[in-house]
Amino acid sequence: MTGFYSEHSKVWLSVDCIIFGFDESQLKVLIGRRQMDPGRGEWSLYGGFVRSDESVDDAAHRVLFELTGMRTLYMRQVGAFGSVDRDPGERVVSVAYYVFINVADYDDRLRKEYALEWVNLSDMPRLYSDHNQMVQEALKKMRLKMTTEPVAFRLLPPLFTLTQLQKLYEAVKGEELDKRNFRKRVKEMEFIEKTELIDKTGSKRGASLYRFNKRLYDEGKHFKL
Amino acid sequence: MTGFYSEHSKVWLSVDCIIFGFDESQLKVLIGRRQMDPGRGEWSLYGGFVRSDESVDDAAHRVLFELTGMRTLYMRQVGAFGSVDRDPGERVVSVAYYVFINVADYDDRLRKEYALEWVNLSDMPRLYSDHNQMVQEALKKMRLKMTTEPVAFRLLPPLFTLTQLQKLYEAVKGEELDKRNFRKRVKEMEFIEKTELIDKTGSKRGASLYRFNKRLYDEGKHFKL
DNA sequence: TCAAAAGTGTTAGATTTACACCCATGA
DNA sequence: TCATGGGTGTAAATCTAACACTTTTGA
Repeated sequence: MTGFYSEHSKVWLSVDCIIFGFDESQLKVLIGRRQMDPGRGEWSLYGGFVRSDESVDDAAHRVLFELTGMRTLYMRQVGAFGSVDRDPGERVVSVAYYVFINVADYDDRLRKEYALEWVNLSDMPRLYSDHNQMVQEALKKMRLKMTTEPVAFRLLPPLFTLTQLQKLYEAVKGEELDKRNFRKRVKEMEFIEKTELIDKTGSKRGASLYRFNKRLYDEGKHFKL
Repeated sequence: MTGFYSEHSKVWLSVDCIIFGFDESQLKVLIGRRQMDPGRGEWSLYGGFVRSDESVDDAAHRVLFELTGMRTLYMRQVGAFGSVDRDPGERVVSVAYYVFINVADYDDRLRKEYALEWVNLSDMPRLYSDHNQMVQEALKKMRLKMTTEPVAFRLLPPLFTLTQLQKLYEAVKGEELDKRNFRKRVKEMEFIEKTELIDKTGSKRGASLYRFNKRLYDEGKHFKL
């Protein structure tokens, strides 16, 4: 091959996914035991190599589709991790992505098939290579996004109660929130629509179910939580 | 070589730098004419390939040192740009970094030697490959950083007037700011120290020079502008 | 009937914004 | 002496934070 850049060296490029889920009141990350050498058996994020015929973003989508069977996940880049020795085997640069999934949509058989576990942030074990650092940076970025753009709904079912939404924000911010102030702010955002439906699973009285109306949001509403 | 990952393909990895400078009242970016094929002669960010014995961050530092002779620039990652066809020649993934330099510290002979130009954001030409997109994303990130952390001082001389600082924030935010409110907020941040020195170049009366005191800042002060 | 979660407003304090004049100096 | 940029305070409006009781219903 007589390419333009042949005097320069190439690297392996991988993607690693920080998969966030929310369950009841805890923010969780999906991790598994590494299936290949080096590092076989260590706790690790799920990842894969970027192929020559796909963009880096596409590689992350492909890897996530393999894992979850889901195609339209909310996914954002955390950044490139490129220390020389970050991978004990070879020179591999990795681009980390964080992903939001609604845990209820995720087929638990797939989780078991890949031997993955949902772990609370507070219980995060030591992970392979620099994956703990990736998780920390992903957290920083997702916290900012969550308070700044209407993406929380990707971690919840299509219909959710305000208590669920509040619990999610409490988990993300790591602090308790005032119920009345929280609801006041939600009420100001018309794109968080109250439906006629009632959820009776969480209480005897039942709580109204809400949904996110993207069309209304796109009409130029402001988000802040 | 009997490596672990040999069945996967490798890519070229480069870094590209969005070099921000500030001059009087304009935020500028340093760009040049591309010196190699493909794309020779097109306006382009300055960049280089990542070597096998250096981290991606180190590659960016090296490239910047080549260009500016400066070693301790403020530099942050924008992200990885990885479309398959982003480079018309070969598969190259690039990690973009934005950088702040104090224009006065930058040897203008070096600028000329590399045939680089400071261009205002509003006059940005069409750049090689996806470099315009890199600039846009860098801007978004630097704006957030500037209003959130005390990094403005990297774009200014060690001693600066409040008018200079305000002009810089006006350029970054793209709006005029109220002088009294701006100064009130600066005064609340003790780590922006007034010195005894007076700058007479900008006015007849002369303006007090200020400096950023990192030690004071690290003692847990809050920044917001 | 009572336990458990849902739902609802007001007020004080803090923050933000708008706004106009005097000062010091060199030309 | 005057043109130029440097420097200063107050008041109204808005936003934020703290706070407690009533409702509904299944067990």
